[in-house]
Amino acid sequence: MRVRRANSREKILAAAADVAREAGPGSLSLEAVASRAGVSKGGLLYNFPTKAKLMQGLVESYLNNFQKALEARAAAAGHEGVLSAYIKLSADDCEQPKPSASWMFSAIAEDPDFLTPIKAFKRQLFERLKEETNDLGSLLVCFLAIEGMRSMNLFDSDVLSQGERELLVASLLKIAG
Amino acid sequence: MRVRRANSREKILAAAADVAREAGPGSLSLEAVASRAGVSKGGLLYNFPTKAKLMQGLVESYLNNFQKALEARAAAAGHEGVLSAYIKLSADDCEQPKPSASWMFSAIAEDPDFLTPIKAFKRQLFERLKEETNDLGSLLVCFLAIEGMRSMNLFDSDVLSQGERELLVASLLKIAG
DNA sequence: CTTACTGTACCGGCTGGACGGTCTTGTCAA
DNA sequence: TTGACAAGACCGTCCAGCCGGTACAGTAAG
Repeated sequence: MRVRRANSREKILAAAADVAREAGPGSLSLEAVASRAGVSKGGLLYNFPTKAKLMQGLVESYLNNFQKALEARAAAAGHEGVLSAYIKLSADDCEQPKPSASWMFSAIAEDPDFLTPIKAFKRQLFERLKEETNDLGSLLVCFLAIEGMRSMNLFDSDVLSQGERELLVASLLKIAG
Repeated sequence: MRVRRANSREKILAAAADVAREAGPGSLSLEAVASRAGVSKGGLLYNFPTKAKLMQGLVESYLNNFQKALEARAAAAGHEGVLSAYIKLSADDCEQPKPSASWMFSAIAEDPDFLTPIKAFKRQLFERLKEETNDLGSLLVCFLAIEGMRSMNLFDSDVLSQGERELLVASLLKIAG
C-alpha cells in the first residue's frame, strides 16, 4: 500500500479530536473536521469513506498510542510492574484539564459498538495485571480507581484538586506495592 | 405548579431514559421519546418546551432520585457513615448490566454544560465525605474506585465478573473502615 | 520528447432524509 | 364557554454521503 502524494489521515484524525474537544462532541460533523484539517469534504470522505470509518480510525489510533505509551513506561521501569506503569501513565494523562478523548462521546452517540475494541483492550489489560499480582482485592481497587480518575477527566469533572490527585496516586502506588 | 389532567412528565422522562438505553444515546429524538411515552410530539413539547429542558429534567430527576436513595441508606444504617452507604448504593446501582443513565451521552452531545449540576453534586458529596473521614488517602481511593465502577457500568463495560465486583465492594468497605 | 492513458488524491456543489421546533386544530374537564 | 392540554402536519436547518469534476504522477508507445 504505497502512498503517492501526501497522506492526510493523521491530520484528519487529529483534527477530529480537536473539534470534539473544543467545540463539543455534538459538533463533530464531517464538514467541521474537514475544515479543521484543511481538507475538503470530498478529501475527507476519500480517506474515510464513511463517518463510521472515521470513528473507527479514532478508536484504533487511540488504542495504538495508549499501548505504545504503556509499553514504553513498563519497559522504562520494568521491575516495578505494569500496574505502577499504568497508574503513572494515567495520572499523567489526567493532568490535562480538557480531555483529549471527547470524541468518544460522539462515537457512542453514533453507535455504542464503536467502543467494543476499547472494552476488549481493557479486559486484556486487566487479565495481564491479574497475572502479575497476588492480591486481587488490591488490584481491583487500584484498577477501578484509575478508571474513576480517567472517567472524571473524560467528563471534565474537576472534583479533585491537584494535591488530592497527587495524594491519590501516591496511595494507589502504595497499595500496588 | 398544579397538574390538571394526567401527569405526563414522569412518563416522558422514563420514556427518554428507556429510549436512550435501548436504542442508543444517538437515537434520543423528540419523536422517539414521544412515541415511547405514548404522547404526541405536541404533548411532549408542551411539557418540555425544548429538548434542552427535557435534558435538564432528566438530570434533575436523576439527581433527586440519587439523593433520596443515598439519604435513605445513610439513615437506615446511620452509624456506619455516608461513605459506606454510598459504596453499597453504587454497588447495587451497578448490578444492572444495562446502564439506566445512557441519556447522559445524549446530554453531553447536546451540550456538555448539562452535566454541570451533576458535577456540583459530586463535589458536594465529596466535601461531605471529607468531613466524615480522617484519612483522606483512603477516602480518595474509595471515592474514585466507586467512580470507576459507575463509569464502567455507564459505558456498559463488563470487564469485572460478578465475584470480582463483590470482592471489590468488600475491599472498599474494609478501606472505608 | 511527446502524446495518450491510468490510477491516486482531492475538491465542492447537491440531495435526501432526519430532526427540532412552530402552528393550527381539536378535545375534554370545570 | 373557556382554557389547559394534546395531536400531528409542516417548516427550516443541518448533515452524511454522493457524484461529477480537477490536478498531477507515473508509464509506455511512437
